[in-house]
Amino acid sequence: MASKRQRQHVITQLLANNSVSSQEQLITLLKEEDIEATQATVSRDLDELGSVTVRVSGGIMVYAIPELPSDHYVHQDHLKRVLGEWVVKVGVSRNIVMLQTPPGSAHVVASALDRAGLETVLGTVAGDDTVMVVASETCDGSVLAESLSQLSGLE
Amino acid sequence: MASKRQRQHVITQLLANNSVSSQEQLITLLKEEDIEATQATVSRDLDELGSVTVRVSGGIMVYAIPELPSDHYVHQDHLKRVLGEWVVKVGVSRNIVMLQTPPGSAHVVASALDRAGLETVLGTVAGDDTVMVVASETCDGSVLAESLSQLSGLE
DNA sequence: CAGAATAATGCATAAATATGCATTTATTTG
DNA sequence: CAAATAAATGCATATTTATGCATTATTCTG
Repeated sequence: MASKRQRQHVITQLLANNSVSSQEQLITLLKEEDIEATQATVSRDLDELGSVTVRVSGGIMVYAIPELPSDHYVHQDHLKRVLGEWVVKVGVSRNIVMLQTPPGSAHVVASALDRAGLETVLGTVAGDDTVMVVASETCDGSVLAESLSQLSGLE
Repeated sequence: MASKRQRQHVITQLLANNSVSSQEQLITLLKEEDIEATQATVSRDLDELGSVTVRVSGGIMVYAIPELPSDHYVHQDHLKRVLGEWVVKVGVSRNIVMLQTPPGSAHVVASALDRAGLETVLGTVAGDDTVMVVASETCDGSVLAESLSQLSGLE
C-alpha cells in the first residue's frame, strides 16, 4: 500500500507521461503501478497537487500538474540509473540516510540526487564512498531510505 | 438573442475578467450581459473555445481560454526534450510518421506530441515502442517527419 | 419562394467529479 | 503500551459537466 506522498508522486509522473482525460483512467494507470485508490482519493490527490486541465491536440482535455513534471521524471529516471549503478548499501539513522558506493563514486550519486531535486531531500554531503542524504522536514528518514533503496534496485 | 459567435466572444471576456469556477456561474454572468444560455450550450461553447482550467490563489480551479503563442512555445521546448530523449528513429509513409522509441516509451512521446498541439499533427497512436503520428491535411508527411527528426536531434 | 440541408440549442440523462460522513489508518501523547 | 488525536480513505451521493436525441433556427439550393 503506497503512502499518500508516494501515490501523489506517481500521479505526477503519470500525468506528465500520459494523456489522462479522466480520473477513472488515472485509477487504472495507478493500478498498473500496484497502487489502489478510489475515485474519491484520486480527486482529492489532484486537488492537493494543484492539478489543472490543458487541451491536447484532438481537443480533449487532460489533467496536468504545472511545474515541469517531465523534467522531474527525466531526472528521476536518470537518478534511478545512477543509484542502480553506484549504490551498494543504504542505511538510515533518524533523518540521515547513508548511501554506500564504490570508492570514488559518492560524488556522482550526490550530484544526481541534487539534480533530481527531490522534495524529500534537504541536502547531500559526499565523501569518497559515502553519501549522507539529509531528509527534509516533511519526510521521515526511514521512508526516504526505503525510497532510495528501491530506486537503487536494492529491494 | 445573441448569436453563437457573440456569445462566445462575451464568454472569453468573462473568463478573462472573472474567476469562473462553474458553468452555472458563467450562465449567471452571461445573463447579466442579457445573454440566455443553458448549461448544455455553455459546455459546448467552452469546448469549442478550447477552454482549460487553471488554479487561482486560494486553490480553486477556474476556467480559462489560453493564449496560444506562449503556450505553444513552452510545449515546443518540452517536446524537443522528450523527442530528443526517447525517439531513436523516424520513418514516414504518406501522411503517417512512425517514431521508434525504446520499449515502453511510446506513450511518453505521444503524450508530449499531444500536448504540443502542433498544427501539423492531426493525432497520435502509441504502441509499446512505436508512435504513429498522423499529419494534418495541411502538412505533408515527409515534411512533418523531417521536422520531428530535427526536434529529435536525429539530423 | 419552398424545401432540403446544416447548424444551433434545449431537454433529459449519462458520465465525471466533488464532498459529507463514517471508518480506518497513522501518529502522537502520557 | 493504551488511549487520544489527527490524517487518510472509502462509501454513498450531491454536484457538475458532457452528450444523445429531438426540436428549432439558419443557411443553402433550385
